[in-house]
Amino acid sequence: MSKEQPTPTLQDVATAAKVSTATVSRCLNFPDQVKEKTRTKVLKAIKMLSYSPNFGARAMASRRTDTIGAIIPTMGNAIFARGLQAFQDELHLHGFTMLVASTSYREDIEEEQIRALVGRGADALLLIGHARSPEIYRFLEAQAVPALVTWAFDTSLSRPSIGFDNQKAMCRMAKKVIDLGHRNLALVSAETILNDRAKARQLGIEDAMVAANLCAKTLHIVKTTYGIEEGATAFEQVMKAAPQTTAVFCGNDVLAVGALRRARELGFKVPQDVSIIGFDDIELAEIAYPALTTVHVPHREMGRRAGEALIKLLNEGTQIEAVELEASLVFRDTLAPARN
Amino acid sequence: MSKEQPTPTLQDVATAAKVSTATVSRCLNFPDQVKEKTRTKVLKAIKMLSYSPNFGARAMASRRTDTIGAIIPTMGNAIFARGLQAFQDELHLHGFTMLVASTSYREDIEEEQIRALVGRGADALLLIGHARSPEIYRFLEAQAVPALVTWAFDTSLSRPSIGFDNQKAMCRMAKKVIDLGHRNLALVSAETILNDRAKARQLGIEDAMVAANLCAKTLHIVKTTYGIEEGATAFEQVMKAAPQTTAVFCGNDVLAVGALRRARELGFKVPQDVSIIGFDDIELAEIAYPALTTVHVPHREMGRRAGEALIKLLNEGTQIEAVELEASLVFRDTLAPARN
DNA sequence: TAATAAAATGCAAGAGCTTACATTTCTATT
DNA sequence: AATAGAAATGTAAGCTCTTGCATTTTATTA
Repeated sequence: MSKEQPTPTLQDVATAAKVSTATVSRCLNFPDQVKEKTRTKVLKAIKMLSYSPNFGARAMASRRTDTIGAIIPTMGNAIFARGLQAFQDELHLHGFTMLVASTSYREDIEEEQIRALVGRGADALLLIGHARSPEIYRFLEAQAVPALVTWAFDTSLSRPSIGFDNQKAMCRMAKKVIDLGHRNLALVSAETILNDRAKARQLGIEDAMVAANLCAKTLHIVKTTYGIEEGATAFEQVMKAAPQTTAVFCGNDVLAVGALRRARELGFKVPQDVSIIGFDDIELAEIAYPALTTVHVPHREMGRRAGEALIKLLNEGTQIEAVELEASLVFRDTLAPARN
Repeated sequence: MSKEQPTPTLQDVATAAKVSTATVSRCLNFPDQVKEKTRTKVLKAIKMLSYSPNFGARAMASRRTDTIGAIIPTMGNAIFARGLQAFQDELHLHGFTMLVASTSYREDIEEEQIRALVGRGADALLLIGHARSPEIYRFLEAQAVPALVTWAFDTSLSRPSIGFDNQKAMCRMAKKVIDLGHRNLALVSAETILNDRAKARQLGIEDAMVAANLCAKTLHIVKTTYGIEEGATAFEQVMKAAPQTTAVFCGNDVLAVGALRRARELGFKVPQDVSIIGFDDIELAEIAYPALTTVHVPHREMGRRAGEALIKLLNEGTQIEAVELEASLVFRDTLAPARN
C-alpha cells in the first residue's frame, strides 16, 4: 500500500525461481517442454508473486494474440446477444478470447472501434452486415486482419459472409401476409443508408408486393432508431398517417414489441384490427403479448459457425467459405387475416 | 494479396514521411508539439500506409492503456446491458475504452477473465458483486489494478462499491407482499454460494418474514440457473411441491418472466391465483403480460457513476467513495392481495 | 546582424515477452 | 564406463512503441 511496487515481470519470476526467462516463458506456453520439477518451482514463484503475463509484450513478441474482435451495433438489447454468446463459446473452446465493442449503429464509431480492436491485436474480426466504407476494408487488408461478415448473406459481394438472406426471408413473410388478404402495408424500419440488413428487409417486402401485383410505392415506411419506445411512437405515426393500414412490419422485434404495446394502448386489437410482424425472434418475441409473429434468425448456429470458420482460417489457413443459413417464419399470435 | 506484406509500423511511417519515429509518435499523441507542415506530411504517410499504432507496444512503452475492463456474469440477457452501456458511454466521454468479458456465472471463468483483462493492460476493472476468492483480490492488488464493485452495496466490506442494497430493496418489496396478506411465500433463485446479490435478495425476504412474525424457514426456495425456461420449470416445481403458495419471488426478471409464462400455461391466473415478483426492472418486465411487478434497479445511474469514479481515480488519484443508490419498487400487474 | 530563447526534431534506451540457436544435462546403449 | 542422441535449459536478438535528453531549427530582441 505505502510503497509503489511495480507489477512483477517474467524476469522477476525467473529470478525467484532461479531459472532463465526462457524457461518461465516455456513453462507458460509449452508446459511439457519443461521438466516437472522445474515447472513446479516456476509455478510456485508465479503464484507467490501474483504474476500475470503482459499481454502487449507477448503479442508483440509472438505476433499473434489468439483474440478475435466482434463489433456489433448495440449491446443495449438482446438482438445480438445470443449469437454473440455462441460465437464466444466457440472461440473459448479453442482457446481464443473474444473482445466486444459496440457502435450504437454509427459508422464513425464503428470505424473507431475497428481501429481500436485491430490496434489491440485482434487476429480477426467479426462484423455485422456488409455496408461500410471501402476505406475500412482497405485498412483491414493493409493490416492483414481477416474480417467475417455475419447477420447477412449476399453472394453478389466478394467478401464471404455467414448468415441468412434478409431480403428473401422478409419476402417470404410478406407473401404470407399478403396471402392473408392484407393490402395496406406499413414498415417501421431503421435508417437504411448504413444498415444493409434493414435495407434488405424493406426490399423483401417490396418484392413480395410486386409479385402480388401491388404497387411497392404504397408501402408506408416510417424510419426510426431501434428501441421499444421508438417502435411505439412509429406505430402511432403509421396509424395516423395511414389509418387504413392492416399490417405493420417492423425492422426487428424490439420495434415490434413497442408497436404492439402502443397498439394496445391506442385501443387497437392485435391481430384483429392490425397485424404486427417482427424480425429476429429474440426472447422478447415469445414473451410479448400477444406472442409475436416474426422471422426466426438462427442466432446460435450463425455465431457458432462464424467462430468455427474464423478459427479454421487462423489456425489452418482454410479460406472462409460463405454459408447461407435458413431463416424460418414463426407464426404466433399477432398475424391474422386482414379485416375488411 | 500475393505477397505477404507485413503490417506497417511507426518506422515505416517515419521513413515514408522522412522524419524520425519520435516525431511520428508525437504527431499521434501530442499533435501540437509538432509543426503544422510536418504533421500534414506525417498524417499523409499514415493514411497512405493505412497505419495503425500497435496497442501492445504503446501500452508497454507508455505504461498505460486508457482501457477499463468490465466483467459481467452474462451477455445473454439484458440484465447488465443497460448499466454497461451507461458505463461505456461515460468512459467514451473521457477517451477511455471499455473491454467486456462475461463469465457465465462461473467463478473459474471469472478468474480467467480477470487475468485476461489485466494482462491486456486494463487500467482498472468493473466487477459485479463482492463475492470472490481473496486470492483474486490479492492478485489485483499485486498488479496494482483498482477494481470497483457494483450491482451491490455493502458497507460491512472495506472494498468500496457503487450500487444498491439488494437485501434492503428485496425486504421492502417482501413487506409489501406480506402486507397484502400473503403467508405462503416461495423464491426462485440462482445459486447463492457465489452470487452475493442472490443471497442478499433471499435474506431480504427472510428479514421481512421475521419482521412479520412469519417463520423464515417456511420460505420455499427453488434454486436454478438464470433463464426464461429455467424460471418456468422452477415455477412448476414450486407449485407442485408447495401448492399453497400465493406469491413467488424471483431472483430476477428473466426468471420471473419464465415463471409467469408457465403459470399461464398451467392455468394459474396471475395475479388472482398467484402473485409473481421480479427483480431488476429490465425491458422484459414491462413487456411481459401481465406487466411484471419488480424492483427497479437504477442501471444507468449505476453505470454512469461507476465510470465517473474509476476515471477520477485513474486521472486524478481521487479515491473511490462508496455510493448507495436507491432501488425502487415498481408495482405493475402481477401482484395482488392473497386469495383466501 | 548577432545573440538568445523557444520550438521542433532526432537519438537511443528501454518496456516485457518469445524463440532460434547454443549449450548443458540427462538417458539409454554398447 | 564411455558416448551418442534426446531433452532441458540458457543466451540474446527482436517485436513496436514512448520519452528523456541532446541537437538543430526558427523566432525574437537588442
